[in-house]
Amino acid sequence: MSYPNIIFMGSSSFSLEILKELQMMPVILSAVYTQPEKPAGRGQQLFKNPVHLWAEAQGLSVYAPVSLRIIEQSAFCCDALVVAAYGQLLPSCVLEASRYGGINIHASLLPRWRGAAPIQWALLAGDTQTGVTLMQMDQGLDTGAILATQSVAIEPETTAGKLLEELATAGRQVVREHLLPLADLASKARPQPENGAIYAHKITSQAARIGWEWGPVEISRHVRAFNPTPGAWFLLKGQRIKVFKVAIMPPVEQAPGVILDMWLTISCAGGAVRLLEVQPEGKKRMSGEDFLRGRPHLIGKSL
RNA sequence: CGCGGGGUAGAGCAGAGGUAGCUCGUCAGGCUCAUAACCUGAAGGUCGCAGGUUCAAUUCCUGCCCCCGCAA
Repeated sequence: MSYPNIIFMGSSSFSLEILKELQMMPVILSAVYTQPEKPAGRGQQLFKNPVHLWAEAQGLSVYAPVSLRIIEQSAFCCDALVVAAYGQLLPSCVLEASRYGGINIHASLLPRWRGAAPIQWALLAGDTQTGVTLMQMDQGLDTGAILATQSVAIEPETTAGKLLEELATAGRQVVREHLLPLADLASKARPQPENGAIYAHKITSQAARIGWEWGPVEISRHVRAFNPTPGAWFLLKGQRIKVFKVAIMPPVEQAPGVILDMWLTISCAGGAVRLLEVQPEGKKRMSGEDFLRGRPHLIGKSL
């Protein structure tokens, strides 16, 4: 009786949780593939992603190729390729090199929110439930047959950061309970319904900008979807102010975008929101109240 | 050397080569039916660290530490 030979591919903190789970399972992790280190942060220093760092520390074989296409197909010979937020589409020749193909853990209940940013989009859309899907990979983007799912409720206060943690936990559970034995996967596979397929395209920091012409609920979702990164924001005198937490307030007779009181309550379409936690450029996070202490003249002004 | 902002009172911000200031908060007292109101008073700061220039540096110069935004 021998353990199945598995190659892992992943690059994010979500991926790392899955990798940690795999390491506790009766499998052989013969290689870890991840995105190459790249210049990041102040000073443009090279940074390795969390999967890279952890896998190295564990003494696993880590590869961070710019592209999988430049690698010999034989390198991917294994029993299964387990993929979680790797960051690159896998060429079909890579998928075909493993005995049971590619198994992906995706952070949504497919076919809803296929693609790069399922967590943010679930929050933006106001979904009350999301989850993780274990799926058989095919050539499309998150279009393969579903093997197992685990749902996670989205509470009214849930932020992207918190949801990511919860989904990682759910992801570990799904992998633990459904990945093995590999030989049984084929019988579990059920094709995704085409009905309800939506793509969750990448989020840019531009998209994280708040519009005061939106309703309070919409603004609240927006802030939670981009907390902690990249951070919802608005412009004040040319300076970017990030917003990490808001509370919905009763409607007021005011045009949208006016600072109403000393607690940084701002009018918006059909209501108002109080900015409970903000961060100006070059400053630490602070309460809306603290923010206004140094700028009392702003009360009553329009943004 | 990717670009940039910053470290001054509990908080947020000014400031200028020579008594360190503003708003808020805090504490004490007063007024008020009431307060996120108002009045009076008080406490609270080695101006990030180390050098240098100077009669004099928190301010100018240099180095360092720390925090943060963009971009990727």
